[in-house]
Formats: sequence, C-alpha cells, structure tokens
Amino acid sequence: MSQPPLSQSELLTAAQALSGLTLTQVAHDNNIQVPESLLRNKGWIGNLLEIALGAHAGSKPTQDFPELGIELKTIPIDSAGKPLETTFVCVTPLTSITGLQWSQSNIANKLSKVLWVPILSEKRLAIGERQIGTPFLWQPSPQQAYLLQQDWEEIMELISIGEIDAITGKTGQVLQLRPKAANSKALTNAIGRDGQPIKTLPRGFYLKIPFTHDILKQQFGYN
DNA sequence: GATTGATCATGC
DNA sequence: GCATGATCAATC
Repeated sequence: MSQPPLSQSELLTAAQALSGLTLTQVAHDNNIQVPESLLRNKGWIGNLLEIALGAHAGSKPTQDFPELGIELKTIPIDSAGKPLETTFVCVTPLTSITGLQWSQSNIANKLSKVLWVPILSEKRLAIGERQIGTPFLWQPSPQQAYLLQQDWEEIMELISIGEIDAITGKTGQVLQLRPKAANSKALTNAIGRDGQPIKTLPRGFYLKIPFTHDILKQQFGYN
C-alpha cells in the first residue's frame, strides 16, 4: 500500500499485513535500498513504514494520519519483546509556554492514538533481516494518561520557571526530557533562572523504556 | 544494563 | 533552526 488509508481499520489491516516480513522485503516492495547501517540513517526504519503505509511524510508537527487521528511509531524490540530504546515523541516547546495545557499540547495530541509497529531489531541482525512484529493501535489508559500528564506538567513547570537545567533523564516517571538536536552546538531560546532569555540545547520528549514495555505487555499479554 | 548526552538525514 | 524520522555511544 502506498496510498493513504481511508479508515482506521484499513490502516491497521495494512500494517498487520506486514507482520513477519523482513525490512528487506518491505524495502523491495517499495523500491527502497536497505542501508548497511543505521548510523547515518537513524530514521530509516520509521521512514520505511511511513512509505509502506502511505503516511503523509513531511515535517509538520502533527500526527502522521491527521484525518484518522493516528500517530505512527516504530519501536525496536528484542526477541523477548522488550524495547531497545526510549521512544522519541516530539520536540519540547521552551518559550511561550505560559498557560499551555496538557490537553492542547502537541505531545498529548500525538499520544492520543498510536499505531505501534514493533520491529525485532536486535543489533546482531543486519538491517535487512530485522523483522516486522504485530502492529496494534493503542490509546493511553486513564492511568497512563494520568502519568503522562503528571510528568509533562512537572517538566513544563520547571522549564517555565527557568529550571530547565535541573531536569535530568530521571525527572518524570514515564516521560523523559533529553537533547534533540543536530549536535551539541545547536542552540535555541529558553527561559533563564531570572526569567531572562537564554540559549540552550533543544530538547525533546521521550517515552521511557518501562512505559513502552508495559504497553507491549498489555497488548501481547506476557507479564 | 541503564542512563543520558550526542548525533545523522532531510526539507523547508 | 525547527520538525520530521530516530539510534548511537560514552559513561554511570
């Protein structure tokens, strides 16, 4: 499939039809070359699935399938179903954030409904040999939504009072704030301790591994 | 093994 | 630089 799916069920069906395929097979079906390494192609797997499922492509800060209200995310897992990495969600706004509510945030929108595509992606496997798992649609449970909002509010509060440098990867139970930039020299505007404008490294929101692991457990029932 | 800072490609 | 797609890799 390369045309945008017309419905949620159509998208899910299309995604599940990829289950069990290797990335080489999916790439071949879409006339794409498989890189030898992800070192210089870090988003390659995500881009491949976007193409395979007909996502819009582009850099708009919106869901991948806005008409369906669905965000597409690939997640690398080991053979036991455990995520190998944290999951990047979106960049974090560092200015003009007074009054910003969780319900109107970009991250809440993106996480409101996610089509997870697990990828058996152990490093011992060549990129092309990595395999598509069983895709599934997820919406945060009330408790998950609560944890996300709590962490978001804690982190955004610190940012708003100029304490961004006090935030570490341990801040938050399920969300993490970490650099998200071209390199360590990238700078963007933020709020200083005295409320003055400062330059700092751009940050992004990431989902911690235990949180995404729980989502997978909840879906596949191996507890 | 977990943590977390650093980095790569691409299109504006 | 920002936003998309993330993973790499040094250090704890």
